Amino acid sequence: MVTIYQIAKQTGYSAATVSKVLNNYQNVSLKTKKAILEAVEELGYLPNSHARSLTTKKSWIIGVVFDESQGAGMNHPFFNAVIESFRQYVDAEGYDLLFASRSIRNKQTTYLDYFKYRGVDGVIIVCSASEDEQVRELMNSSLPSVVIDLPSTNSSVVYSDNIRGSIEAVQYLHSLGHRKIAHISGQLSTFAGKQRLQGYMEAMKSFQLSVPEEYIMVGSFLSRESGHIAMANLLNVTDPPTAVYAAGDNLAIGAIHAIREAGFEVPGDYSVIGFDDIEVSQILHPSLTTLRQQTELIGVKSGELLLHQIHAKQKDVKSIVVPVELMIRGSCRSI
Amino acid sequence: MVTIYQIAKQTGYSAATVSKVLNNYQNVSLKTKKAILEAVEELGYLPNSHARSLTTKKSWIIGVVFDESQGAGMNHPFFNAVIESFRQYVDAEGYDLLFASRSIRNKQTTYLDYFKYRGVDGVIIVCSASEDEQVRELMNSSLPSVVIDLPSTNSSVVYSDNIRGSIEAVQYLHSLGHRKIAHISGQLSTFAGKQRLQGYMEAMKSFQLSVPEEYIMVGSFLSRESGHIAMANLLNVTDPPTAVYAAGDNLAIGAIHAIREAGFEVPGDYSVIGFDDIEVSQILHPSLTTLRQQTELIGVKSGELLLHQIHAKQKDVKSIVVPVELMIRGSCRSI
DNA sequence: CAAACACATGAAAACCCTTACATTTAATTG
DNA sequence: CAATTAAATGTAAGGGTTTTCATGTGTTTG
Repeated sequence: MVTIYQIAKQTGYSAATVSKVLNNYQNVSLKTKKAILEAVEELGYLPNSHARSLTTKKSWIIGVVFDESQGAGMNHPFFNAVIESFRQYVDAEGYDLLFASRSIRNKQTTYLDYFKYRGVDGVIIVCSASEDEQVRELMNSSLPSVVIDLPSTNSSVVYSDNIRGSIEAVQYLHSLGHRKIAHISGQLSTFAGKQRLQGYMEAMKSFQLSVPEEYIMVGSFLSRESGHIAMANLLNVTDPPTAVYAAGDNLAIGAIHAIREAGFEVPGDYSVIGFDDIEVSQILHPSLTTLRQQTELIGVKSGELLLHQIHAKQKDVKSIVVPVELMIRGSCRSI
Repeated sequence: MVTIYQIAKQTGYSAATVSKVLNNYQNVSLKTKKAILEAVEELGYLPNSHARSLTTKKSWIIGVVFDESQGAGMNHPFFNAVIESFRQYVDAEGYDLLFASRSIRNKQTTYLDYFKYRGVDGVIIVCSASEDEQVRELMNSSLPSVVIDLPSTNSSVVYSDNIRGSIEAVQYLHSLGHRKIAHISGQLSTFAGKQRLQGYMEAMKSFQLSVPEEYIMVGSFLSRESGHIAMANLLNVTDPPTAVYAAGDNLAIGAIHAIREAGFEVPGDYSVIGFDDIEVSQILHPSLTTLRQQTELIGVKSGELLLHQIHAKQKDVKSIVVPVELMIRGSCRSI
């Protein structure tokens, strides 16, 4: 491995001067700069990030926590899209992404310890299970952080305007003439799940629509199966709804299956609206009317929030709420 | 930051001894071990990975190259599933994943230089564009590597048995009575695209079925749109096929759309078979008959191949071909 | 009981880089 | 031309760890 000293030796300058050239210090003559750069080229010198980070205490690495409690890891479509957008943003600024394990050299640790060990400059948490103690510890630490889809007063956060989205969903169904509108929620252990339910309740109330207890079914975001089950139940209540607002596209898709299975049609017999706008939503038959989460924007905003903290060398606790967009497609019909 | 020296000071031992305790050396008495471990606990000591890697030349980091030429980044469903499985495997062995940028401190570099700079222990390349000069350079380097879906005699590789899969696809359609079978290929710049086309040709030949030139349409794996266009063309040839083997599920989905758009039905009028078994394939109507790539197995095998090289401290060039599975669903019908 | 040994510990160098400060050299000023 | 200032370069310490080798202590052996 060729080091700064070999460059120094070859050119006759000191290691310090070489370092200065490499780091674009101003007080170095053009002549020496040229000579050193030539030697760098000739010997194929590359800096060593470990040595660099050791002295500078800056790693140019951002840690990533993916929620694994839901078992999706990198396959989670929403978080995935967000993280890709985030990656592109921070990459342009020179930062790389390190995916956390919870072990140091095979020894179990916490996220926080792990990231301290790795010396990351900040972390992004894409994780929907708010009760995770380790995640909370991370958010509360002094490490710059940004969290997707979780509320916190101890960390910067970015999330979609779930409540507004729910209201728009109900409003839209209402505008189509629906009055009996049920809700299939996401896990109520998640922030998004709770907020979307809350928005639904508010909207129903504002229209003075009644919400029979059995109109609210609890599902699980990633599971089409739970949407299926929820809808099957909804079809069996004494006074079934004419429209269903599902808190996630997967739930909506499951619901549509259940409706079909029962011999009904979407949107003929039941209107269904989702949330997320995952990729498949457009290609389904009928295509899914849904509330689009602006994953790209969420990623970029998260990047801004995090890099700002890193550059200011100070943790910050802003929050950004990103608007959602109603995507009108084929799964709802006026009554 | 609490260091090894503070532990040393607190306990009265030397830094060397502390280090030995931390690294489970045998020649250290139980008494001192206990004392040191207590101090570690008390002071909340954490090792510093940069310092450690600097001396040991081992980072416990695996670099990841995602093919960005296709613009999907982390959203690519196939690669994504593979990398998640890979991550789980190597995580269990104590390795973390670093996603590469192509810049060092904002200066443009090659992948290889970047990874050398970061001092990664090995790399995994999930990338389908075989012409990328930088990727080639990386594969040919002495850095342990494993590549998904690319052939190479200079790197370990793992890929699905594309040829066999194509043959099974054609065989299956043949067994249903189809004789006029077209192919919508992936990019022929990709290994998978080429192989699947080759397998199709071989199979057609073995059944002594003719392949009119216009039965082969070139598409692009990630693009449903190109499947759509390809199929639209196929519908307009003088003697249209009765079945289509698409080299990717997205292509198949696009094709199905085109068929519907033209007023026909799947599988009623045309049978369509895909490749990949991406998540949506099951939930489409009709559900898509396809060749399943065993993403999880591919990830695990890649992990094995790479870690073996890392542990042996020697680059190795094995290849593993993972079988595919025919998933019979609803998009094909006998004639 | 001296000699040989095993065992536990420590001193110090090495890993590669950055940076505050000192020093030298060149340029400017009165 | 001496004196002051600015610019260029070098010295050396420091960052946190590992590891080789030496040293010291206690144990076994002949």
